[in-house]
Amino acid sequence: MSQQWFIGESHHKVDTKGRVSIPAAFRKVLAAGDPEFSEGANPQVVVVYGDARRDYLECMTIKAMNKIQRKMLKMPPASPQRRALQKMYSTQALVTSVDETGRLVLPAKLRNKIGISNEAVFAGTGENFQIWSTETYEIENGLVTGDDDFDPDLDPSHYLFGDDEDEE
Amino acid sequence: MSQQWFIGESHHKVDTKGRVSIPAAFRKVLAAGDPEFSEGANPQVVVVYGDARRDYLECMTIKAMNKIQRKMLKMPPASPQRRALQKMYSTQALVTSVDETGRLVLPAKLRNKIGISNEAVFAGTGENFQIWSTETYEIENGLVTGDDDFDPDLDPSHYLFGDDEDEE
DNA sequence: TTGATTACCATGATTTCCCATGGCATCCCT
DNA sequence: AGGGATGCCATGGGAAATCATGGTAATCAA
Repeated sequence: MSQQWFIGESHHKVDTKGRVSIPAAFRKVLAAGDPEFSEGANPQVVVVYGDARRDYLECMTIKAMNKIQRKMLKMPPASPQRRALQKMYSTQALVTSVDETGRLVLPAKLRNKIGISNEAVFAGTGENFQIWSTETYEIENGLVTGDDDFDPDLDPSHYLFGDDEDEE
Repeated sequence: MSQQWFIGESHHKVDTKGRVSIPAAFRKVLAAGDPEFSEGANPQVVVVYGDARRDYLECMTIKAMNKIQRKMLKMPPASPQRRALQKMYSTQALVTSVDETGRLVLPAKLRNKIGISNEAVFAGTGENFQIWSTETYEIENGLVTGDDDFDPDLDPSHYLFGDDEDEE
């Protein structure tokens, strides 16, 4: 297994048709996370766009999506929590696939939603990756909400301290 | 199997005869969920309209309907629960099929019930999909009932936290 | 017959597919 | 170490297929 996490950050052009290259490293993760994937074919991707609160696109593998769907099915059918999740992950989402040349097509609706003109940023977050408009990305990453329990000036690696399950 | 869930959201015109295009992605799911489906034919759909409490149409594949019918058969025959389910899923429902051009015909009765004038919204919810009138849909989605345990401002992904069945 | 339903045909717009190019990095040969 | 040659990667454009939608004709039911 080559790579199982989405790691890294990169900028890509978005053309007039909404086509945008997926970082090559991410494509491999997508292929590995697609149960239907066979050599030479094109892996599928799930793009979650959510409602107005989200100003980026959350992308994941089919396997990750399956896991979420299974979790939802275990929740009480009419609970507000389940409905909120269903709306976000089933309604406000899109299943598509990487094309022959390694690109993804973002429909105009999604491009407008997150304010992409002609360039996008891909940001790996481990299990998922995000797509941002370059402008939004640069603004959002500088101001971190003033949470009580959170010090923006502290090096994040501090949060890793303690409680190790040791493995490989 | 290309896709197993109804995922996505889209708007479609409803003409004077009640014809409305089904999103192409949904048609594939319907075909996959129709045991009688053969290449080149038209898949069947189940439309559950229910009673006055429902202001949208719930649609599903034949397979999903079979599953529901089997569940009902296991319930005590005269129980109020079974009767209520039967009324909804057997009486207040409609089995029809997608036409040659990928459309569904909604009888006037159903269009009136959910208040469709000339545009409908299709909303995937995973196992099923819903059909709404555009107006109702927009109203209904913005006000979420003020449940105690539920914060409409919280990003829904929080509800996924914890309790991982690992995995695959 | 008349209103309604179903089948058939037509068309513009979008989306998908296929081919082409330039850049950058790596490999290899001498 | 030069200097191709090779191959993947990002990006672009045009052709072809699909999709959404509208209209008209045929069929059916009462």
